[in-house]
Amino acid sequence: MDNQDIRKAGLKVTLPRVKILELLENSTQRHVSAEDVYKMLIDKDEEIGLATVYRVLTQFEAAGLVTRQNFEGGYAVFELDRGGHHDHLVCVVCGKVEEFVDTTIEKRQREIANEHGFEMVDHSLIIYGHCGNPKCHVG
Amino acid sequence: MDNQDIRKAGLKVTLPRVKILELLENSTQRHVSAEDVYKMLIDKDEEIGLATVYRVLTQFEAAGLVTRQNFEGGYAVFELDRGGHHDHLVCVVCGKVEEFVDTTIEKRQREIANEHGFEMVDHSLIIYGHCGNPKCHVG
DNA sequence: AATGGTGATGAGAATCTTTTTCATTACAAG
DNA sequence: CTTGTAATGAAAAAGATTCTCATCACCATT
Ligand SMILES: [Zn+2]
Ligand SMILES: [Zn+2]
Ligand SMILES: [Zn+2]
Ligand SMILES: [Zn+2]
Repeated sequence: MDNQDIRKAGLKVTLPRVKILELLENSTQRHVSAEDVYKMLIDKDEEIGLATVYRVLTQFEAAGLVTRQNFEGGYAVFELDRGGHHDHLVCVVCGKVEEFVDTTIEKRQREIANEHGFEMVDHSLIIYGHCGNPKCHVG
Repeated sequence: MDNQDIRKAGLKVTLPRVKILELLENSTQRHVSAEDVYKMLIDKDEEIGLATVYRVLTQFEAAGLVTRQNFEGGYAVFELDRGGHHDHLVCVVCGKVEEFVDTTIEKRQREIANEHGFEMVDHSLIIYGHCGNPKCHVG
């Protein structure tokens, strides 16, 4: 993941793009909103406009560098696409996110699409639950 | 599905609530946005404000009468919860929506949650693809 | 049937996220 | 360096949803 990836995407290597890619690589949070990215950049004294953050994230998504997720909450979160596809497990109390891949489910999805005459191109699977943290349990 | 359901939800039986429930029952589209509901009501000369549509749909959701789905597009769609849970298959070209239930996937999801120390309370599975319609195929 | 309390409604303002506009700036090819 | 074009920032606009608040309607009680 470096400037070559930006070039390969047919995009000029500009400061905002480099900084945003860097940030996605180094951030402790794997899943960040556009607003998160914007604020993190401000904290690093990088004066990059919010509109540019949105533009760049959308371009990175189109280039396959980044994945956009629509968790609940009315806003999108982005994550660097480190090779493998995966799905998400989200704690409805604390918001903790874990990732997983399950070949059984992946295979069944394709089969189901075919059974319905569809050709699958993508999917979104999010499991909501209470995580292991005692504070996140009811009762 | 009738006024008793509204009462059971702890809500007063009012004209907007009755009309919206009726509409959800009789609509040919099972998956409608708040805006859709609002416009359909206007077409029927029911003067119900958009804010009320949002309020009522949210209340119906809390009461378990209605399910809210976040397909792609930045807005929510609602559907009457006719008994069973199901997941969705959405055509990325024409927007056609089909529903399905797969016991294999349902079971695996619960297992995956447990393997990660989560207790599943809900999930969202949307398969995106090209439907059977020739117009919706690439190449 | 009239009354009153509480919850519900409608209109518009407000909020929140994301996109667009447009004048200015910065890549990168020559 | 010069220069064409793509990229940027600020602000406005757009789109979806929620909030505010004055008014209204349901419904239990007279
Ligand atoms: Zn938790
Ligand atoms: Zn992830
Ligand atoms: Zn399911
Ligand atoms: Zn459905």
